Amino acid sequence: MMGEILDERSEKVLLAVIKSYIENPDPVGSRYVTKKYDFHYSPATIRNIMADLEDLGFLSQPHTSAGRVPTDKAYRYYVENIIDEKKDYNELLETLYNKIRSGAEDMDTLLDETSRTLSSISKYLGLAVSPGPEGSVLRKIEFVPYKDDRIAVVILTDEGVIRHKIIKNELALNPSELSRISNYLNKEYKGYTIKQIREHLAEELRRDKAMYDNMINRSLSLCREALYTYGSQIFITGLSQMLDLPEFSDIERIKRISKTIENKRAIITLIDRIMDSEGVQVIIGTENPVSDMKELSVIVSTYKEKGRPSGVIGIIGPKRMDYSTVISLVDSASRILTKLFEEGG
Amino acid sequence: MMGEILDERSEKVLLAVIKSYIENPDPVGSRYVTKKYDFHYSPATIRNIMADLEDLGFLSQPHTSAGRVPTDKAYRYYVENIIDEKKDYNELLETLYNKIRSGAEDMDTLLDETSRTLSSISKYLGLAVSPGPEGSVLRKIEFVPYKDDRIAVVILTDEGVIRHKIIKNELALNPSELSRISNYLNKEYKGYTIKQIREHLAEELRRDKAMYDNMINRSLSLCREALYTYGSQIFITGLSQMLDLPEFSDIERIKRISKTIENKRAIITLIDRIMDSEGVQVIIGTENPVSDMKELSVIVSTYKEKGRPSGVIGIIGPKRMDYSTVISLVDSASRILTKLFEEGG
DNA sequence: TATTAGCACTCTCATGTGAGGAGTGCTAAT
DNA sequence: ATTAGCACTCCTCACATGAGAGTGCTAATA
Repeated sequence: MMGEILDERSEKVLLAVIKSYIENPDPVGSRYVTKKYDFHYSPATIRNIMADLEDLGFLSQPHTSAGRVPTDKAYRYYVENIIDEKKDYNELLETLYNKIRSGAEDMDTLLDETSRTLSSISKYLGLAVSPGPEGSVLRKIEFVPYKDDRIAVVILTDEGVIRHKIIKNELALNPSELSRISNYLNKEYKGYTIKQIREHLAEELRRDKAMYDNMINRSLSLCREALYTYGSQIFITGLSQMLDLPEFSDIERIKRISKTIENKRAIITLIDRIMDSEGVQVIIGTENPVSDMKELSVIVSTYKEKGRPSGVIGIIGPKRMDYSTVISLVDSASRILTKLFEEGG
Repeated sequence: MMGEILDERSEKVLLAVIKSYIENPDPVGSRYVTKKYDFHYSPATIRNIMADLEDLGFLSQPHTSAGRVPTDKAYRYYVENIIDEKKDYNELLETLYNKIRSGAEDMDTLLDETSRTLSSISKYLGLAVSPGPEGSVLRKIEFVPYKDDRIAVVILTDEGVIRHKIIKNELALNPSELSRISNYLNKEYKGYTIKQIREHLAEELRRDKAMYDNMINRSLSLCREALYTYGSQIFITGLSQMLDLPEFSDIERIKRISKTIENKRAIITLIDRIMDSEGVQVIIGTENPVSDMKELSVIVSTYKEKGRPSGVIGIIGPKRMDYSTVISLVDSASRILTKLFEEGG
């Protein structure tokens, strides 16, 4: 991202604050930093440095006369510049491996297990999304007005499969608008694979970002969702475990989190961004486009099937997160999954 | 259950307390009862009646000088003796009906939708369990010690299907014990359908209830679980919605609930009892064998597939629940589902 | 010039107190 | 059998108070 670089001493202090805060979510004071990480500077000096870091946007104070807390920017800096240690998750690898080897588990079960494994190792939420209908070719798509505020999306593919999906008509599109969208899609995209269409739609959406509430743009969103949801399942596990973390002692926050989990639409939105890039992605707090998730961090990676990225696994947790561990974990898991699918699991 | 009958006046007071408490979870005082439900008695008289009801175990006081709160026994009495009104859920019926009619939804999606529907109508948790492998015939079953504290259960059926399932070895059975159990099951049950075996195991378990921590008994539990979990999926939805209820403003309670939801084992235990009987079942608070669910009520019903009960749908919510509505709702839903399957959905 | 000691200041949080209110149980009157 | 009256209990909430932690600033120090 932005290539801001701190001098060594500031970085050290920043690191100390982050580490301390990750260990224990209390605002970190200057005295504490000097003692715990024995700097050969006095608290006063540290205070000055911390004040500078605050000016730069790396730290913030919950209130005057409290210690400092890392900002999203701090975590980002941490992830980009400081993390290096790679943990070894061979054990995880083996467990998963055995699981698929030893029986005829279907993919859903496998992904569910993956999600549970990720969650139980990390103590955060495990996430796994099954592959969408990537490869199939669109023959016809139709949006049919349905009961109340819902739309039935009917998709015909070249495999002769008819699939349908009921989605909420949150944009309140009327029948003629719907049929206009159907026509547009059929004209434009017939004969392309779902994947190609999705990518193209994403492209168009990006280009027209400015006109956010433009009708066309919003209906493209709709299509994208229709194409994605169709066929892919989302597994999120480990809520009760995560609630034990001290930052979730706030009821309202818990409600928001559980809403997020149930809101598949939000997850889809997120996944869509992920699919474009390779490797482990880290999305910290407000970097997340989904408003419900701005107090969480998401670490995800795609896994490949038949050589192309097809689904996503990852972890959702608090921003105050042991990033180095979790990144290694997600990375290992996605590699293993890819490997399993290569061997024709 | 117990055929205790209250005189009309007491019953009326009890009903008033329950109704008031269901509407609003504050302890109900004598004055409030007289006013709101205009009895032609004074608060003092009501107080006497309430004191009697407390002696009988129908009401309880959070503390001296608070109003009264219904006990589980009160809800039970309410459900058995007072409820009569049947609400009409034709609308629900229609929605569900259209859903399965209009497309090639698989059963999992349908059950997921059912669960969501139940939850969104009731504002509580929706529950749906897919059919187990009722009809298939056991050819061979094997328990294999697995990593750490886990056991792999491998089941071969006459359809030539191999299925396996990893379960936790919570009873800490050692390999020789496991193989003893395998042998027992193979000898005893080879050639029977899974359903028959499950029923028989349930029978044995009931008979030996006294010896609860008897090894044999506990391993039978294990088998039963292995046979159930295999193939059936559990859908529970609507947590975030339910958290809006005032009784869930307690963090610890929320944690317990979310643990319950994730604990499929507990649900299975519960389902097993349900499968034996027909019609809507109401399990109130401490009546629930699952300890995690003693502060909740469960309203469930089986649905039939090919004429025999195969899966379960229902609602999980607080004890303070609008039982009459919810019972009608679950009843309708299960009938509809049964009908759908009859028509070969 | 960079660092540090000292100090006044701010804000939170835990604790205690006391008024107000709701509801009870009991007794005596109806 | 019912009810009015009343003393009593217990909870809740608002408010004050003090301790504690941490800051920013200034002036002294190396």
